[in-house]
Amino acid sequence: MAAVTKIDAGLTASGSNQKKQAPELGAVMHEHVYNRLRDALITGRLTPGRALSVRGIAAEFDVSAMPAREAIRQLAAVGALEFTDTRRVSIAKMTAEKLEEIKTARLLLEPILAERSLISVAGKQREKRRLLRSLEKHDAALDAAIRRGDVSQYTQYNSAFHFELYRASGSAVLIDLVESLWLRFGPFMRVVIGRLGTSCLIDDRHKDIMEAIEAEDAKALKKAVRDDLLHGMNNIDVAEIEADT
Amino acid sequence: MAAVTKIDAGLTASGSNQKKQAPELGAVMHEHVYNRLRDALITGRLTPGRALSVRGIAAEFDVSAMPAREAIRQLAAVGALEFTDTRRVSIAKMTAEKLEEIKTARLLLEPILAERSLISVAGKQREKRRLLRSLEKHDAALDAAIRRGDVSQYTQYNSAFHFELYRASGSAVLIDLVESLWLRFGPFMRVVIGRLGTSCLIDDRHKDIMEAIEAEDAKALKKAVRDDLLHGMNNIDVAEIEADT
DNA sequence: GATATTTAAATGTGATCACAAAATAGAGAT
DNA sequence: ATCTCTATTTTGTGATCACATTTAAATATC
Repeated sequence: MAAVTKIDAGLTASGSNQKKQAPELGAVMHEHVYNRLRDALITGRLTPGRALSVRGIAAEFDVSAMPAREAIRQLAAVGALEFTDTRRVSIAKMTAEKLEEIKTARLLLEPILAERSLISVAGKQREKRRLLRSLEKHDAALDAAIRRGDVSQYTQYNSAFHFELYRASGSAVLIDLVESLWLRFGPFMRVVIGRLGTSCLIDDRHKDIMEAIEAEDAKALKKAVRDDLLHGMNNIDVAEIEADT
Repeated sequence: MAAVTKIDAGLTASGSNQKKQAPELGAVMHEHVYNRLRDALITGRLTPGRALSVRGIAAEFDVSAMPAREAIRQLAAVGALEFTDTRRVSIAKMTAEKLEEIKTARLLLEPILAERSLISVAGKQREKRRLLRSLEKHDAALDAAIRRGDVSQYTQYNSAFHFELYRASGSAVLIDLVESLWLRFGPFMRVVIGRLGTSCLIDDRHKDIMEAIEAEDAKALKKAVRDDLLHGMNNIDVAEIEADT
């Protein structure tokens, strides 16, 4: 079998041997495939440049070609996958220009999304508590993953932390845009972390974010989110990117 | 035949009787279907709430179900189409919240995209001239469409004007995001214009945009783009939206 | 041993079929 | 006319096949 089709190691959660995962309740097969692939992309289990194929994905998830095709096309539509000149599909590679665009867009959208979430929970003690508790849970798991050096778990909980925060805003459109950005950035993020090690991650601004929510300080929250993004993206050496692509 | 499937009038360019359109060079059938549907959405030829179906689209474009399925799924992935609870697909309806989100995101992204375009042509007289000439051409055609009261042509040239401007930036990611926003907004825009008439459109800021590019004044350009968007979106009565959905 | 050429395998695309669920239409009763 | 229940049609989904093209492997050539 060709190497490009065998992506088992990339799709299975790191350290886990379970190949199958029960489909979500009420989800059809192509949605199941889509969700698993999306998670694999956001957490960086699929490395940039890796080639995918309809039949490869189908075999991976033990389905026919149809659900695999639909999932792949959907992911390509949001920019997570890209097509070669011969319509073969692969994880998009990163370029310095693209990275700069993603950074710009994230800095524009994510602080606002956080602010909207704060607005929607401000004053409502129950909801605010629930959100903060959830964020703290993700942050604790995230810190533990950093200490263990588990990159996969870290990315998982980091995205969970951020999207838990953003979802509280109820701003579906903006979240869609941001998710598209994370899908483009995820595979590359993993490469960066893999090189620098998880130690570079400990100094995030999640505590500041939670404190700002607690204090209902929108300005501080926006700054904390902004700083968190910058912290995550600024130690990326553009030269390394170019060398890698 | 059920009414929901018959979308002929919506997909054919207004005033035109030609049903077939030659596929783009090198494009496969599902890309052809996607492009035609995307244009129909951006120019508002498909009204919000309208139900689509795989077989209906397939019949419309004289292809089998496969290309129709792929095109529909791709458009749903970027938010242009939405699924009902029973996985039937339809043109998304507008809500006040969604409209506000789209407006926010457009105001964040489009002025910056315009500024980037200016930066990329600033100083380069040839490229600047070419861009301005192209913009003037679209703007003239747009004005003519307004005077004729031709909503379809107007939306066509208006999107052409904006994306011609944005494409000059070379910022593919940001353009993707903005295109997603236009796809969500297009069908609804048509409804609004249809009610207010094209007369409300003449007062756009396209001349200001072109003058700012000519003068290479980034600040003025951002303001002109911002004002243009606000002009296009501010005369929308939220109450009407709610009544419509 | 490196390079060109041929052969085999893999891949994207389009078409068609089957099936269950859902929407629609129609008949009948009130 | 209005509602209810049934029958028909429509629809999304998944599976499978065929075909042309591309990629990878194997073989031959120098």
